[in-house]
Amino acid sequence: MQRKSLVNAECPVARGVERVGEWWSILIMRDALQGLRRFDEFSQSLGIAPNMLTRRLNSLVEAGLLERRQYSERPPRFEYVPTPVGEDFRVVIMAFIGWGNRHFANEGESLQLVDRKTRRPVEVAVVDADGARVSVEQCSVQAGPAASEGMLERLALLSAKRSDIDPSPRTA
Amino acid sequence: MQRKSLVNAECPVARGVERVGEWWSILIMRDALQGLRRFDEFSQSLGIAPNMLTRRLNSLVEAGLLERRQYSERPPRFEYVPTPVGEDFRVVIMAFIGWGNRHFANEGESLQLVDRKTRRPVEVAVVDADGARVSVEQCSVQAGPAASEGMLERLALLSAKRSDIDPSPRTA
DNA sequence: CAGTATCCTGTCCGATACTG
DNA sequence: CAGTATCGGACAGGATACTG
Repeated sequence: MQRKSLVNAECPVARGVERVGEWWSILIMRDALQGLRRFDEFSQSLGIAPNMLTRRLNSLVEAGLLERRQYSERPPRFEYVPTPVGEDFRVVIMAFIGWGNRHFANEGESLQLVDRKTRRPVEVAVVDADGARVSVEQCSVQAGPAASEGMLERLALLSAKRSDIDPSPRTA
Repeated sequence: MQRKSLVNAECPVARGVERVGEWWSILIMRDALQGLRRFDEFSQSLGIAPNMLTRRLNSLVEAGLLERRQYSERPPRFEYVPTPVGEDFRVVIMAFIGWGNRHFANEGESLQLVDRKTRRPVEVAVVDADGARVSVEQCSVQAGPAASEGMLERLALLSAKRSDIDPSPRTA
């Protein structure tokens, strides 16, 4: 995804994106989740061409992550606000930020995740039902109750390579 | 990202990807982190065109997520294995899976995240330094010690829109 | 200010064919 | 088996101009 410079490359999210894929969409979501709403705000923040912004915005609306909401009758004006699904995407963004911070923060973290009240740093982690922390390497996947035939087949193949993957269980 | 069908669309990761961006890379990482190593394995699992696979694989190697390792002299054969950075990307993938499961699992989860030993379900969450869980909405960002001028400026702008964003702190 | 309309380039991606 | 070579289509993305 050789984007030319990728806006704001010091941002850990952008750093991650530079390495993994394309994603104007993710950057837009990052901004939307930080409180940006209006076309112009995105436009300024991202330096994206207006036609692309329109396209990406529309696709995010279509995807159900953003809602296009009219905030002025005349002239007709719209703002783009995260839906619950989009809001929940924050975890992914945060995981991204964490990852970027851990591996591409050359001279220290440029952006920190914090509890907004206590101002203490937080991080994204894996926990079990009791809230106990589980190390990432400790994790695996298994078929859920709605696993299709294809999924089961796939997991069966994987279990041949990774002994810790159990292809069978579909119970909740 | 209208990919034609997006391989294995029942997979929550793929579901997420369908909505957010492009990302053969992410799908490749998903597979690599599930134990796939060889060109042919990726090729079969993803149904990706071989030239694209080569490109994506190379770019992931370049990005430092995968290591190209020779496992046979004659004939020369290579395998692609996650580096520590790539390994750590697992959290992001998991966050994705969780998100997909929560919002795009129409008839129940098709893939579950579990502790590989206990087989009990796990999830990706935000925790503070004490390991206490923090709700996602409770989170915000602030400038870290390595924040550049541009980043500080950006955060200053954001703090005008989101009262919970504090533009100033750069201390660890 | 909040976009739409055009045009252009790059490249993502698929399909297919070929090689040691 | 593990790719490389080549071709073509679609669209991402950039630049710019225009509109109410």
